[in-house]
Amino acid sequence: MARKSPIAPQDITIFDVAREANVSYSTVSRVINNKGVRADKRERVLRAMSELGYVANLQARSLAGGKSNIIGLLVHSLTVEYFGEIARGVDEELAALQYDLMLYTTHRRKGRESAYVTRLTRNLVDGLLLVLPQNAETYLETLRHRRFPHVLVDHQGVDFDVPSVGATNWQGGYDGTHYLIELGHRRIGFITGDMTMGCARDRLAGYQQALTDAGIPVNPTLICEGDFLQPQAFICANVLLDLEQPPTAIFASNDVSAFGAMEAIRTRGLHIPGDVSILGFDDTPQSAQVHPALTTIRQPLAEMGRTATQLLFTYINEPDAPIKRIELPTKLVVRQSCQAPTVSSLA
Amino acid sequence: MARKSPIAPQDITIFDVAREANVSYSTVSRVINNKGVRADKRERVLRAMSELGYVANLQARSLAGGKSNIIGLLVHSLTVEYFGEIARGVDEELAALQYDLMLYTTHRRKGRESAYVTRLTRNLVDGLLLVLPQNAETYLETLRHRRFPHVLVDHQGVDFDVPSVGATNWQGGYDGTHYLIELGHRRIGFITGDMTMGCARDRLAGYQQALTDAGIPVNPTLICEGDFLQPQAFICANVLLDLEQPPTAIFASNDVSAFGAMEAIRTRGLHIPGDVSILGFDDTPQSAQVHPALTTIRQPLAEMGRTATQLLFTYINEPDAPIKRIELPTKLVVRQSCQAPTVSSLA
DNA sequence: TCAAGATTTGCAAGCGCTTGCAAAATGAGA
DNA sequence: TCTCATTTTGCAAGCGCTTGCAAATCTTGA
Repeated sequence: MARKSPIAPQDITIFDVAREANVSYSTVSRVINNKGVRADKRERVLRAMSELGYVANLQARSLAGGKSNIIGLLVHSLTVEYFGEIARGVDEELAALQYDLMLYTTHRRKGRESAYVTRLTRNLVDGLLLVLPQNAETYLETLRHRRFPHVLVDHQGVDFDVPSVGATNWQGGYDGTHYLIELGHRRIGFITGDMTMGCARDRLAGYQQALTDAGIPVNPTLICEGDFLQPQAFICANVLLDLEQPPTAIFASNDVSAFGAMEAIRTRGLHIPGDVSILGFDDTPQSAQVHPALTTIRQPLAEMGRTATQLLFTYINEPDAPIKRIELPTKLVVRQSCQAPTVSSLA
Repeated sequence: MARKSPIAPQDITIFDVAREANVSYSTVSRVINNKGVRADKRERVLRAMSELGYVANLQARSLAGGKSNIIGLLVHSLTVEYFGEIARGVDEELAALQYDLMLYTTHRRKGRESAYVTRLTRNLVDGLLLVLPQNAETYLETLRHRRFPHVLVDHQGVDFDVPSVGATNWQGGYDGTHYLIELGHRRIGFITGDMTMGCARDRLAGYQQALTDAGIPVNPTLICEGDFLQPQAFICANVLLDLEQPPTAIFASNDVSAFGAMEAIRTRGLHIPGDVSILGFDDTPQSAQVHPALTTIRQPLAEMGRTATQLLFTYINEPDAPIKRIELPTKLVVRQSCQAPTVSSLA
């Protein structure tokens, strides 16, 4: 009696559906898997499934068919807005594909990623998304060798080809700097990201090239090494502002750094953008919520997540698809934190 | 030949281990599951497992044994630091328990949660953690009825008992207000959270009680309804600051709101805490990184995640354990955003 | 040393599904 | 209308594991 509660379609299997639809259980399976089944039977099966409230048992499908309909997502941390945005994109795409998401964070131990990779690829997931992976070399080789579907998000710097999705960091650095130059700035400070990462290096390179192209010499004292985090950016901004000839604009390598710089500026009683313009990078949700709203180089984070997921699925479906690196375009988002340098700021 | 690559311990099953250890496959299974096995055999099996690089197939275990060693985590959004922190706690605890985490975000569709719950509880996960669930009533009943292990994190307001972990929101509101009063503030503005949530109401109630206990009348004009988000808090702070008698301190119902208020204050050229003190709630990582560093009521978010996970496991292991609500203590974290009101601010 | 109980072990069945194979049903061409 | 090629269908096996049951082994006390 406790069995067939309408609230709990507990134990309904393909056999139940088959009986109800008056077909064999393999026909039900074929309907589920979209194999050739005559239209009328398919109808009957579908109806029976919904009437009974059938829900496939993923474990069983996976065990029998070798597909789990789960993909793994490896990130460092969830508390960083940046990761959250990417995860959001992944999640959206997955929902559309009827896949589930297994989440792993690795912020604790260093070697953890490797262990997870082994675990996951063994079974459990059909593919792996690695967001900004650290010491990836150790397991990337394994993944490739096993021909296990995987895509890196926002990663650069491995010497061999690896499927990945990123943004046009160099171009973003270039465009941002160019924008500042067009506004009339000549002394443009730059707070770098964590320079062990390719994206940080590319952004800096874009900045330098834009200056050069505009005939402005690259001044190393205007470049301060940050780490993508707020406290260090705060320090950097102070260093830049303490310069004998402080910059009239500061280009931070990510939004979080920009926030740090904004605080430093305001702590000194200076105004944004009146005294100093601030330009960020990322366009995390918060950047539109601060005051003044942050002008920034938009990295389509959620879309990167989505694109990476799609790419992953091409590998899941055709393991021999060529290794691709997709770069999504960055874009300048003008808000309120930049303006032409004022006479006083130039003084 | 491609088979037994040392890099890819692909198809090693308990049968392989059994052969290697010269025992029956069920003995291997028993070793894995910590059932009684004689010490020497257990030794042999363990050795064989590590030599062969055996990794259990979770799908199979789950299918056969009814346990998946996965728990589900349902959150709205990942981009909010708050959720990330809780997830971190969950994740840490899970890692220790050798469990995996299936992540579901529900920020898109409203009714999505219900659908997920059905899906998940069908098989797939052994338990469910629901963080700040919205229209929980719809499926909470189902979960309870099926006796499916679940714990809510930071939730209140359902009329029947439900296993949950939260923080002492009322006390936090009380303590924060008390602290401000002790500093000498009399006109203390309050920016509420989303008042549909129990935690927001409790914090407000704590604030009111603290005022009352101190003999300070509760002034409704000093209370402005926010929604836990930065833009609305910015607006609220401006409303409060526009008052004929503006507050000398503002207590925001979460850190994000506090950031919004800080911006509003600074946009007016006022200083924190010189002109206005700011007190937050949550103690998200960012609150220590802003300037001045935010004094706030710490909610042990990660620990709430950990505790909820532990509680969930008691239900997984003993389905009849009594329904508990655990409240973790909040704590005042003094940083730099509050001070005694100055003569000028009182003017 | 032996019997009786306690423990450990092995076998087989089965979890819910996919899929190769062969049989049945269908369609086309003559 | 009948045959042959084609599609659809059903059966059985098996994915890797857990677990009840009965047989084998060990332990203990007399």
